[in-house]
Amino acid sequence: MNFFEVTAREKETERFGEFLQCLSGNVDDHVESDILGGTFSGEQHHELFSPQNIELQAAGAQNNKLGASFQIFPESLQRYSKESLGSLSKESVKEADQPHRGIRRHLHFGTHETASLCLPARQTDFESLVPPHDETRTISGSWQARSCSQTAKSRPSFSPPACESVRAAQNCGNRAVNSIIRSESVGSEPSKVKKLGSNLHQQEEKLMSYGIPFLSFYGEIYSHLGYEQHESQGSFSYQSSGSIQPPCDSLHLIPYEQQATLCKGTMPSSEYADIVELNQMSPERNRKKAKYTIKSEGCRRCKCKRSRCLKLYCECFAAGIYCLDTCSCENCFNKPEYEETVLDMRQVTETRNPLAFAPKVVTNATNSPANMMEKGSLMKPSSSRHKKGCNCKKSKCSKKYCECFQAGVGCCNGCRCEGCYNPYGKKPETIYRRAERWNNPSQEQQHSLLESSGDCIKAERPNQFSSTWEELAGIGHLTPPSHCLLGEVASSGSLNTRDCSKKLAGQLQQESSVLSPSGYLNWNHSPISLSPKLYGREALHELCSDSFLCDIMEDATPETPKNTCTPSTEGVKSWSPNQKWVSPPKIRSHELRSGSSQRLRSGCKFILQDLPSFPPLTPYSKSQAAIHQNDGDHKGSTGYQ
DNA sequence: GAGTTTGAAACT
DNA sequence: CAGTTTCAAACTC
Repeated sequence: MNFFEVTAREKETERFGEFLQCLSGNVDDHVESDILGGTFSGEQHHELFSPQNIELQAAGAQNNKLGASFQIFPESLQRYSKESLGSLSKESVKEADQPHRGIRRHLHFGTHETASLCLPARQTDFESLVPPHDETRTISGSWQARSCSQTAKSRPSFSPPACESVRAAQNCGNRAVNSIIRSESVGSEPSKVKKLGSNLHQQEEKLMSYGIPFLSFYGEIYSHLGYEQHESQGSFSYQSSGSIQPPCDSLHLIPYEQQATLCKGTMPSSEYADIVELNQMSPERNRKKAKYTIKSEGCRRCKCKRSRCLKLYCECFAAGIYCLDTCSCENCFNKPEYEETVLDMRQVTETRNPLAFAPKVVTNATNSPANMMEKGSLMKPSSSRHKKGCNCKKSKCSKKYCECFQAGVGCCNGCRCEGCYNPYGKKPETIYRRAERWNNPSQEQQHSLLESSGDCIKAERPNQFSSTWEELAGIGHLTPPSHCLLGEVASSGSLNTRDCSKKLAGQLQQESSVLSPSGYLNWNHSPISLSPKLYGREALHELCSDSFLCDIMEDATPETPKNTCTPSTEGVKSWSPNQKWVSPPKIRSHELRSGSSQRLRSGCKFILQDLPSFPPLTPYSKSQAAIHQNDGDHKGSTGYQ
C-alpha cells in the first residue's frame, strides 16, 4: 500500500468517524413516523464514500426532511433491533457471510450494533460490500447523476458534509425499499408472493407501531424468507430474471429535470413558470404554493397519503413521472432517489395490467384538421378515445370523475357508463349493426356521413379503432383465414389486399371473435400485435387483417384523405405506449412497397395520446435494446409484444 | 378547509 | 371474474 492509499484510507476512516459522531449526536427524540428512516446498505456506503460519488451526493442531497430522517434513524433502529428483529439476526449473520449479497448485508444494521449501522469501518470493508460497479445499475446510473445535479442546481445552499450523511440516509432507505419491492414483486411464484406479502403486511403494522417506516425493513424481512430467486437478479441491478417479465419499454420514467418541460408542453406558460419557480423555491414556499399548482390544469401534482405514490392511485406515478416538491404527498417513494423502487413497482403494476401505463387516450392519427377540436391550448382529435373507457354511474360522464370527460374525449362503446351525457360525445345508445356494415358498405358510408353531423359520431367513429385498449390487447390472437397470406397475395399479384379484405369480410361475419364485445371490429394494432416477433405467417396474418381493416375504414370514411398516414418506417420502433403512437407492424418492406400495399398506408396509424405526454426515461437506444432483448428472451410473455 | 362523493385501482 | 375495499381526486358546503 503506497502513501496515497494510506492517506486515502485514513481520510475515509476519519470521514466515517465524523459520520458516526454525527449519528450519535443528533438523535432526535421526536420520531416522526412519516419520515423515512434511512437504512444503510453497503452500496450506499460505497456511494457515500467513494471519491467519485462524494461530490455528487454532496451536491445532490439537500433536503432538510431527509436530514431529519437521518437524525431519527438510530433511535428507531435501536428500538426495532431490540424488539422486532431479534429473530432475524442469526440469519442475518449467516447471510452476511455470503458473497454477493450486498444489499442483505447492508440491511443488517438493525440486527447488530445499531450505533455502527453496520457501516464498515474501513475502506476495504466498503469494497467488500460492494458488488462490481458494472452490475449495480443497468439502467439508472446516469439518471441518478442527472437527478443529483439537477437537485444541486436548484438547492445550492446545503453544506456538503451534512449532505453526505443525508444522502446516505436517503439512499439507504432507497436500497432497502428496492430490495423489498423486488422481493415483493418480481420473478416470484405468485403463491409465495402472496404469503410473503401477507407476512410483510403484518410486519408493516408492527414496524409502524415503532415509528419506523415499514419499507425500510421490508427488504430485510423478505430477504430472510429464502427468496433465492431474487439473488440471481443481482442485488442492485434492475434485471428481471424471473418469470414475470415487464413490458420493458414502458418502464420509463421521466427525468426530474424534464418534468417541468413536460408540464410546459401541456399547460399555459404562466403556470409552467409557476412550476419552474416552485422547483426553485424553498420547500416551505413550495408547500404553500403547491396548492395552486395542484389546482392548475395541465400539470397536476398528487396528494397521496397512503399509496406511497407507488400505485396507480397516484397521478404522478400513473403518468410515469416522479413526484416533485410541488406534490403534497406523504411518504412518497416516487422520487429519483427511489428510482429502482419505482421501476419495480411499475413492473408490478404492468404485470397486473400491461396497459397500465399506456396513454389513456387513443387517437386516430388520420384526423384531419376539421376533425380536431380545440380544448384550451391543446388540439384533441375528436375521434380520440379513452383506452379503457369509463364506468361512471352517477356522474353522467359530465364531471371530472369520468376519465373520458377528464381526458376531453367522448365516451364510446367500450365505456360501461350509465346515463352518459359526456359533452365530448355520448356513448352511442345503439350499437352499429356490423352485419349491415359488412353486407352493405355503401350504405354504411352514407350512414357515416349522415352521422358525422350528429353528436355521437362527432366523437364516435367506431369503425376506425377499437373501443378499448383492453380489447386491443385481447385480440392478439386474431388470425385471419390462412388463405389470406400476404406473401401469397403479393407474390402472385393475383389478389390484392382489397380482394383479400372482401374475402375476409365474408368470413369475419361468422367469426364473432373478431368483433369486440361491443360489436365493433377491433383494430389489430394492439401493442401486443406490434411485436417485432411478428414475422412470417403471423405477420402476414397481421398485415392481411390490417389491410382489410384499412379497407373497411376507407370504405366507411371516404372523406379521410388517403396517404395522410405515412407508413411506419421503423415498424416496431413505434409500438411503445410511452412513445406515444403506434403504427402498423413493419411488414417486410418489399411487401409494403408492392402496389397492393398502398392501401395499407392509409388510415392505419394511431397515436397513443396521453396528456400530458412524457418522454421515456431511458434513451431510445436503450429502450430498443431492451425491447430486442426482451423479445428474444421472453417471447409470449406478458407485455407489449 | 373539512367533509362527501365518485369511480378507478387494488384486493379477496 | 365478480364483489368488496381502498384510495385519491373531484366536488360541495
